[in-house]
Amino acid sequence: MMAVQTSTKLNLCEDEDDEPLVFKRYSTKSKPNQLNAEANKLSAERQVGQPGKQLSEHRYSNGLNSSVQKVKMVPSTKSPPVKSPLASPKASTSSAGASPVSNSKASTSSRASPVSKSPPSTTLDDQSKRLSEQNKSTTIKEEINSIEHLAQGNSDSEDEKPIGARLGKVKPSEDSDDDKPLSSRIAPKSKVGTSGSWPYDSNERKPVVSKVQKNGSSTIDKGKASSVVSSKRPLDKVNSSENSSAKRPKVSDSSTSAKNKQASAKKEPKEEDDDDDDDFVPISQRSKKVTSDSKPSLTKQTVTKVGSSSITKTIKKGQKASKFSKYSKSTTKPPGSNDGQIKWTTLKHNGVIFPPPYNPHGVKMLYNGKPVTLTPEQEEVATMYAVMKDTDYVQKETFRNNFWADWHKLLGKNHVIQKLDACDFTPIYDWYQNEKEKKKQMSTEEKKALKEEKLKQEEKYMWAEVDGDKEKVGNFRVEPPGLFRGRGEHPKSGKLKRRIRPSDVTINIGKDAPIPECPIPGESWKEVRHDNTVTWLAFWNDPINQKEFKYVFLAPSSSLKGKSDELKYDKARRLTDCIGKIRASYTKDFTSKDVSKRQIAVATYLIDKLALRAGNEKDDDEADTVGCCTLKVENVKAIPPNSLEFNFLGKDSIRYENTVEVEIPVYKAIMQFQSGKSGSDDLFDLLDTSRLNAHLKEKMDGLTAKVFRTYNASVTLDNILNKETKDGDLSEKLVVYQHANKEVAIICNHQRTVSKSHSAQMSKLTEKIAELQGNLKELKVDLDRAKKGKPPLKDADGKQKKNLTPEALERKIAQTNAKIEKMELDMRIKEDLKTVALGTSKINYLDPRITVAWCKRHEVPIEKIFNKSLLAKFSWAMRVEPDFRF
DNA sequence: AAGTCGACTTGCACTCAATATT
DNA sequence: AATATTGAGTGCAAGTCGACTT
Repeated sequence: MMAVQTSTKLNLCEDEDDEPLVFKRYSTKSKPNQLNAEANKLSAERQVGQPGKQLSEHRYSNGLNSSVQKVKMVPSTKSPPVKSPLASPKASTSSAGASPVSNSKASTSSRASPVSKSPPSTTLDDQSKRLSEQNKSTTIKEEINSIEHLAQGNSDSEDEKPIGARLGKVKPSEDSDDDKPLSSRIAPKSKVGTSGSWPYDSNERKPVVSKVQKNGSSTIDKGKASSVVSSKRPLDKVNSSENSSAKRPKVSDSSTSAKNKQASAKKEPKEEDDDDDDDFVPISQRSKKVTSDSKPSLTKQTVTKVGSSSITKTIKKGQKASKFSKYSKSTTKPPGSNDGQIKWTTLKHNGVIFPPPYNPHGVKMLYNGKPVTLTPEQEEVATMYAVMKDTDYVQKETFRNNFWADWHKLLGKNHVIQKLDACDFTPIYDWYQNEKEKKKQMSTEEKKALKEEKLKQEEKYMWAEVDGDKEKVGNFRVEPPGLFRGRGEHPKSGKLKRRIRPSDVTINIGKDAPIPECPIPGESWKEVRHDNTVTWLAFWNDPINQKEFKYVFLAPSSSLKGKSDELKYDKARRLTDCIGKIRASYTKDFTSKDVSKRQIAVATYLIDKLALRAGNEKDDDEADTVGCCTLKVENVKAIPPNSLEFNFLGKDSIRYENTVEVEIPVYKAIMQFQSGKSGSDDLFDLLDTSRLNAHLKEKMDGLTAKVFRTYNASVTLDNILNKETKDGDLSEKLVVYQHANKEVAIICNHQRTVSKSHSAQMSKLTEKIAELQGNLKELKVDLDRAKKGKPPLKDADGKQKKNLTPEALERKIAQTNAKIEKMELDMRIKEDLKTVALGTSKINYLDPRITVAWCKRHEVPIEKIFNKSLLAKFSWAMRVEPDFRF
């Protein structure tokens, strides 16, 4: 891998974008060394030590194949003919892209973890049943059912078999490829790593940065930092690829149109359509693209038909149900874009539920070794602290000081307890542990009974009725009192978060709906509003920061949320059409005489290339974290000749560490912004998020900084899936998806803490592998002996082993080898993902239509990728055509 | 133009239950 | 059956961004 070739490209200018046909990307120039993203990654610790990281190495023979295949596939599903046209264009495109790439997918076949899992679980069923009972509204039921079906789809025989089956027919052609090799490939050796490859970078722009891994590897990274890697995303890629393929545009168009026409079914197409149209870039562009592609027509049909059983069903149901109706309603008037206003027409719900009052335990803590009697209020707060004994919050001085300040107030000036250091909360801590243990020991029936009891109490709060449809409420439980657990170095960490009472809560409900009864006798709501321009059902002021609010919203599965989610992705998708111009524009401004303009250009570049967050200003009473606009001089180090090393705390105080190669003008501009300032000064002193967003809005309607994150994440997923998916078994495809998901998570810097048992787990696996290798050796010896007609050696315990035929021994050896390979792959994946959080991007950044379409194309049951909640949340995306491209 | 308010999205971690493993 | 792992689900903190004020 060292030599990654990225194609660098010329600059991208808008031209490219605009013109789809052209694809420059290809030029496979090699990038300057740094490119090797992989190198970087590798460098990271992960690599070290690990044996076989390399799996990823091989790349497809050529992009073409893959692309072609894909194309074919699509058609296959349904109507081949139509597609073909498309295919061709794409193919070309892909090929371009492909060449440079190196994919890392894990070829190893083994991965198969879940492979043959059983289908949908009963769980769903159960739940659905329960739910159905509860709900009166059919809508809900229907939804559930549909989901259920989805899940089941796989299992079902026959038609249900799902998509895959169907597709299967068509596919054959593809299969022809050979991908098998991959599987075999696991071999270890390669050096590189893996993850890093970026195929795309190549695109136009040149530069490509490398991204180092941010995660834990910092140390390592630093070491290697020099080697730059490619950036995560390929800016360029976009252009080129897009152009060439043109696919997206068209596709989208087509799809849209199709949808609309087709069915009425879907949703309220009309509205949406309208929106789309508006949004969607300039027609002119569109038209071009369209021209090139031909997808449109087919799409529709295909979709319909294709829709495999499960998915199809879902859709249908959904349609029938009123689910969509909601959409329509809301949309109706101003459809999409008008977000401004009405969010609902009728709204009914039962308010919120409060935590039970404090129940004193009477356990006395010690002060200077002596028991102290506390009032229930004092004891309650003492208990909050006592229970946190083994968290690292209590190790922080800020936390302890804030806790003490608030608790001391409760104790009163003259209380015996005068300082925290002399307090011993152990008795309370022990009491708590004991309670926990008791709970654990309860029989399953008792637990079940308790659960049902709770459910019964909460049931009425779980549902709302919006425009006649039953919808799940998200957080109907009012937050209990506790000690504020701010992330990072939060100045308010440890403060007492007081109990919320009904008189703190404002309810929002339809005018004609009954006002929810206040659950606490004798008390009443603070206020009741009837505001249909907002979606919240209730809110109260955050006790920690009185100026902020805590809202109660509908659950993610609600159509209100679904619609806004869809709008979000459609907007990101629109960016696809103007990204080229935007890039050209900011590239031009890198050298603008106007410093302010230059700052906007560079900031936009960073947001685009590195997926940085916008970076709003923060108050002094918040943790000191930054985003793009709030970067400090000290957060960026210029490393000659043209690399930048980023190191700062971002959202949730998660560290962002990355070294990337940038265009010379950017490098120079950064140095200029830094000159004459001290480390703690703002890098972009003339910039803030509102200025930046105002500027972005001039480039594209509705464009803001966060759209780039969504766009980059989704484009990356779409590209990787389409480049790396090969024919093969399900588990291999899942590995591809997971890999793509991981790349996105890395781009977005979505991290998680390494589990406490990680290293133990790893060494356990290592042991097992060693054991298997021992077995292998023994088997080989026995094989040799068997061939010569001798009996096997005795085993470790001295017992005589069964006399097996050489064939049987060979089979055993093969099995053992396969097992070892699988375990090694699992280990590599585990190590690789130990600090990477895949969930966040799946939930918030990846357009579910990309996933659904890919599943349809490749016979992957959607339930293998989306769990129950994701299926519910993304129900709006299930009907997408198989050839949908972001 | 800066500051504040308000609404809504994004994000990590924790809990507990479903599963896998021993 | 007991225990370890995984992962769904929940909790709530922390962002983004538009609108409104001053």
